[in-house]
Amino acid sequence: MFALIDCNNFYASCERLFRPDLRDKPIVVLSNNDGCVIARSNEAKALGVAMGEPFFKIKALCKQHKIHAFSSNYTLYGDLSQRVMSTIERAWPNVEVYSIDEAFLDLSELPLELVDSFCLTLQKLILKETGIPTSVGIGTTKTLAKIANYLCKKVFKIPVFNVAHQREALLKQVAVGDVWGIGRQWSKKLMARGIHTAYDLSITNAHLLKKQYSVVMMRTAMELAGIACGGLVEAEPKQSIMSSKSFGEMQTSYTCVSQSVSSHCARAVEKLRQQHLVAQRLYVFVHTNRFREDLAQYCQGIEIKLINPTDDVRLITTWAKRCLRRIFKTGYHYKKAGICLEDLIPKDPRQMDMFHQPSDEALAKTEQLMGVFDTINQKFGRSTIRLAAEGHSKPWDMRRQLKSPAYTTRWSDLPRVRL
DNA sequence: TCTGGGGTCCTAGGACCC
DNA sequence: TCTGGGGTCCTAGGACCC
Repeated sequence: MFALIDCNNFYASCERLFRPDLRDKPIVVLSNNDGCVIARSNEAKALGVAMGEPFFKIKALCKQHKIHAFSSNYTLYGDLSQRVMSTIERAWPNVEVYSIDEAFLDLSELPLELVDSFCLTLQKLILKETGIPTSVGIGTTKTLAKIANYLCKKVFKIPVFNVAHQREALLKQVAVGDVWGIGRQWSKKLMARGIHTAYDLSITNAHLLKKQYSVVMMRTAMELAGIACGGLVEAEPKQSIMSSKSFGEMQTSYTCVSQSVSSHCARAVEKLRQQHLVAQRLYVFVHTNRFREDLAQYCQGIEIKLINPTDDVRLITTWAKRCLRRIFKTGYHYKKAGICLEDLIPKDPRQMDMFHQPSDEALAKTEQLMGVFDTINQKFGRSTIRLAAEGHSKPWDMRRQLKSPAYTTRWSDLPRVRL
């Protein structure tokens, strides 16, 4: 038995947690730059706000219905996510944290008759300890647990649901495109073949599916039929780390784009070092605003192999700037830049280049310096100390006009309670 | 005016090996 | 006249997820 615990409207629930005045009110959370809607409360969904809708297109609707909009506040969501996950992990040992707002539980150790009540108790505990409402789907495979969770939210509107009891009848109610692992392209192809529901897929010959699509599709169909094709997955070290952002306003100068690339290097290296990894490849890219058909378009990226695997922000920034110099062309209105660190490997031991190996002394110095960077920035906040390459005024920085306070991670933002 | 960011896995095809 | 069998590694592109 597997359970999938999924936080309801997670970002919206986080925002509402410290704003009791917004309980039962429609709210939406926006992507970076206050661009698109990426989370909606049930009230906002009921008013017809679609997922991914550009904010500027629904501004009138928001005004009309007093929909409260927030810029995204990932520090807050990350912190509340950790609270939810640690509550779950204290209650049950076999947990896979699947995303910021979801966790799978392997409940094989639990007697079958206790599964449903255990999940209900846990759901209540999470709500009590963190204030975040969740839905729990239960099934004999992870895909079925996902389906059960979907039914919880979309069909039955209850906190816990076990799909094992009337699997076939329930699968007939789920469109094939709503199955975990079946996206837009595949669902189009399946429908064209007369496979419309999760049930249809579950009774399609698995080997035929593998031949015509891929092993992924085969596994999904088998899981729907109740044959588990995978258990909980251990957290693996990252294979790549990306940092990129649209600019608040389009940029034309090399200096500004270069400074933003340097900031991305700092952010990516920070993540890299937290995970004790080093990068062997570096990808740098820029592009213009694809929605501005009236402006000339340009989209370019470049990838290089780093001679020695590294986590030194100075080296990575130097190379990233060299890459940028090769792809940057004047005369364009740039909208976005970013970098990606790839081919990540553990820091120790790492294979160095035979002919250009840095001395042990140089490596130790780097480590000492980077350690000081990390310590200062952890203590006083990101980019308290940084390379001059990042610049200071940051004219490209993103818009976040509607951001809520860092209620749980900054002393000055702690909510005040009057008794 | 305005349209997100960050990941993973799989497959096919080409190049290479013995 | 006839032209093997069994592999690995790498990359690009496409699909998916949150």
